[in-house]
Amino acid sequence: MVDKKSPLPMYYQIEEDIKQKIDSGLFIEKETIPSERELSEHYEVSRMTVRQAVTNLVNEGFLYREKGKGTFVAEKKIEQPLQGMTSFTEDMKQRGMESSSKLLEFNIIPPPADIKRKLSLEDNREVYEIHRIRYADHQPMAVERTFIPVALAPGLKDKNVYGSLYEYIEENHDYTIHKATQIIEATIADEEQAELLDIAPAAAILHIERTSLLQDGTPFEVVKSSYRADRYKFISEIHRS
Amino acid sequence: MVDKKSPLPMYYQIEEDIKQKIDSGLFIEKETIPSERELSEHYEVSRMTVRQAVTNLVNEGFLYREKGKGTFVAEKKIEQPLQGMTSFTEDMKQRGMESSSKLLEFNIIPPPADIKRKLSLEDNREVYEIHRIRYADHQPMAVERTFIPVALAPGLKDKNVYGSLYEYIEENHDYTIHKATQIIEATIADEEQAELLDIAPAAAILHIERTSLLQDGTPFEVVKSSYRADRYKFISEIHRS
DNA sequence: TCTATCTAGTTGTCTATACCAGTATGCAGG
DNA sequence: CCTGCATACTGGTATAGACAACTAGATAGA
Repeated sequence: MVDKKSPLPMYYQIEEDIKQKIDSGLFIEKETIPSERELSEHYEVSRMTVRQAVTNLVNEGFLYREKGKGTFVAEKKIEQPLQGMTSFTEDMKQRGMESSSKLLEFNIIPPPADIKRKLSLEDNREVYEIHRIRYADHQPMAVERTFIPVALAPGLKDKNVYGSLYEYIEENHDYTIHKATQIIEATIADEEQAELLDIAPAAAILHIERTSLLQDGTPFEVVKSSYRADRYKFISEIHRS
Repeated sequence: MVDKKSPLPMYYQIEEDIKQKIDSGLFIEKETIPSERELSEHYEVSRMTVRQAVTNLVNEGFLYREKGKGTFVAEKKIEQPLQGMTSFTEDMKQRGMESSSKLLEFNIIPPPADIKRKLSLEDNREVYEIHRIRYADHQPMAVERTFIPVALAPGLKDKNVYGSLYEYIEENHDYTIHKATQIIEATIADEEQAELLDIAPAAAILHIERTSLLQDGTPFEVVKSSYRADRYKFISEIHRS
């Protein structure tokens, strides 16, 4: 239930309560939930507060509204989307696989031109270049090159990059990655990739280039990943505004 | 500016006005916009109404808030995302290319097992199968197979599918596609695909399978597309909640 | 029986206000 | 000089109420 004395905001508690009622089958797919007025009586809050909770759940796709009719429970998502996922480690965890890494290179270099542009770097600013093989359940899944401005993560050492780079960064700096743009394309494995990923030359590769931005829009990193196409599919969800 | 007598809601007009001020450089990247209290005086509406406008712009990524400090203009997106885009026609338009199609097959068939499952179909329900080559600037870009339940678009004829299928559907039924899940993978062209797309056999193919849902969660269509990897890159944007 | 209207219920928009919590700045006292 | 507190800002949460727009079902009249 909800607790007026909790430090958590009421609208948040109501969101969680409604989500729980959906999960438990108390609120049923395609059927209306109680009206906003009824909910506001039930939770003993104003209608505007209930509306804030319901609006958030609508934006997250759990509910949908129809004017004059009511608010309905949306159908379950078929394939769950990657809700804000940005790291290999998290991704593999969601897929139920164990992730690990092998570090191939760890350098501090002047950025190549495309990286310099994508990270909006001034002249003379260097970047870390981290080249790794990523494993899922101990089999090669991808080769990855990560570029991060040295200025944004000073003191990063090669020993920090064996596990999740994100965990390290989020623990040691209070950055939060807010959004990322990904460009996805299909290519054919070159000899180096085939060797590192243990696949045939000319096998299919899913190439993903991700540019991550902090909340204020500062580019934080560029990651170029080459996934084995026989092991990896990218799942994405689109919402019409 | 904004107009109190307009039939459009005030919060929407304020959103548009703020977006326009960002575009015109009146509000500058990484700098604060006027506080909510100032905006409410300026637009002569209550602070809650301004908040509704600002909240929407924050959710869409134009602004970000910092408690105690203010509301800031987010940096421009580097690569624009595909904001709710779901159709080949719209996609090509955004990329500045002219789209066209060639119909290969138009059938009404009992659905294959995977389509039946993905469209949540009862037994004995048939689907349209529409097989097309999609061209961008008169060069082959993709081959596409679309599956739509006959019950959801009765009367669809082969002559309707030369242009944008979405436009036809939205004009003739009041469906709106609300969201879609896409599974993206890399493959190697088989002989048929190579022939249709005018590429070498064993060239890279970007395969995208999209399942589109209506607002109440009813699956509306499954589209299986095979894009020429030398011409097409998929762009996606992730937001951390 | 059919049709038009009424009515009660829903979400959509908006107001005016209040207090809380975090941030920055300036000023007083050491 | 600088430390710490007061203060005046910011956005965050919440209230209670009002009217508009839309829907569905009941009701009355032809």
